[in-house]
Amino acid sequence: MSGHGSAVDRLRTQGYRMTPQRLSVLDIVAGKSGHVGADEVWNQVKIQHPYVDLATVYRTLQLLKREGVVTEVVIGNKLHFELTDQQNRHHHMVCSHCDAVQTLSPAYLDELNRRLQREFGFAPDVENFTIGGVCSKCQTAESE
Amino acid sequence: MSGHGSAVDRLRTQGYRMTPQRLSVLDIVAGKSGHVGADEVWNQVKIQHPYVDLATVYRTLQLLKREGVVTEVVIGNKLHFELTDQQNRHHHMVCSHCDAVQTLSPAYLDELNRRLQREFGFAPDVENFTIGGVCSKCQTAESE
DNA sequence: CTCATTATTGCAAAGATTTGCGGAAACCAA
DNA sequence: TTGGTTTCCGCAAATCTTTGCAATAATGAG
Ligand SMILES: [Mn+2]
Ligand SMILES: [Mn+2]
Ligand SMILES: [Zn+2]
Ligand SMILES: [Zn+2]
Repeated sequence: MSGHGSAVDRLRTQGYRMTPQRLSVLDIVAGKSGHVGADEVWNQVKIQHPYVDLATVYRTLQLLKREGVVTEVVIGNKLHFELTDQQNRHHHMVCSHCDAVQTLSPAYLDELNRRLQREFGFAPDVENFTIGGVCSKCQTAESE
Repeated sequence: MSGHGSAVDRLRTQGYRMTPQRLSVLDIVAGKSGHVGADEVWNQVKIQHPYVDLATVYRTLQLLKREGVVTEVVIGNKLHFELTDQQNRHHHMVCSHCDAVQTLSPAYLDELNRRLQREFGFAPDVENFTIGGVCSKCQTAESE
């Protein structure tokens, strides 16, 4: 068991109905170690529940994201997801040239986070924070 | 004239062909004071050049973004653009509840920018940086 | 000005994600 | 268990953006 049983309880408590579709999507994402594309989640879900629609997968992933159960990472121009792990919180840097993803410790966003909150009353969604740019490899390759 | 003549020269120097389509897209974005949606750009372009395709508008906007002439802002789930103004550089905070956009002085990103560059060799695309979150109004409305 | 080269465009289609709607199923109270 | 209420789902279509390809047009050389 991947430790997402508590998430199920939390969702149920919030009044959400735990359907096979939702449980399956959650299982798939929780079972993967890295970032999973929406289409890959769908393909895996269909193995056990062939009738499930892609729209349901998207709706479920958005729901899980809203509830903080999964984290969204925008890679290239596709949405990816991973189980939110409180013990290993991190943000993402994504290279727009090669789509490589590097993780970023939350400490790097602490100050920005606090300043936006205090000076503007704005609550940034740091959990799903992804910053785009060019990785070091691609910068090197570029300057030739 | 909205001061984007120099941009045209720069693009030409880079080897880009200045077609009526490109000039028109640039004129439209430069003529607006705020953030313009891709579809709005297209509608304006079509007034003078009815044959122009939406794909061309998207391709041109991406080109102008790559060259730093325009800045991209993701609002809701649509792409918006504005003329990059070196005299008034700023980033964006977008509320995921009401789509309100607040601007952010570049100073807020300086430290993060430098740390990512120095510690990871990662060059973040700060020019097109947009951070999502919940604005103060929506936070207040939420807690009721 | 004319021509050849090559970037750019329009068109059509693909891709990715979201949304409206009516029927299906989860949940809870009885 | 059963039935009623309300959420959720499959389906189909819409929406937004990107892409492949053949035809067109911008540019620079002669
Ligand atoms: Mn991650
Ligand atoms: Mn702006
Ligand atoms: Zn890279
Ligand atoms: Zn708001």
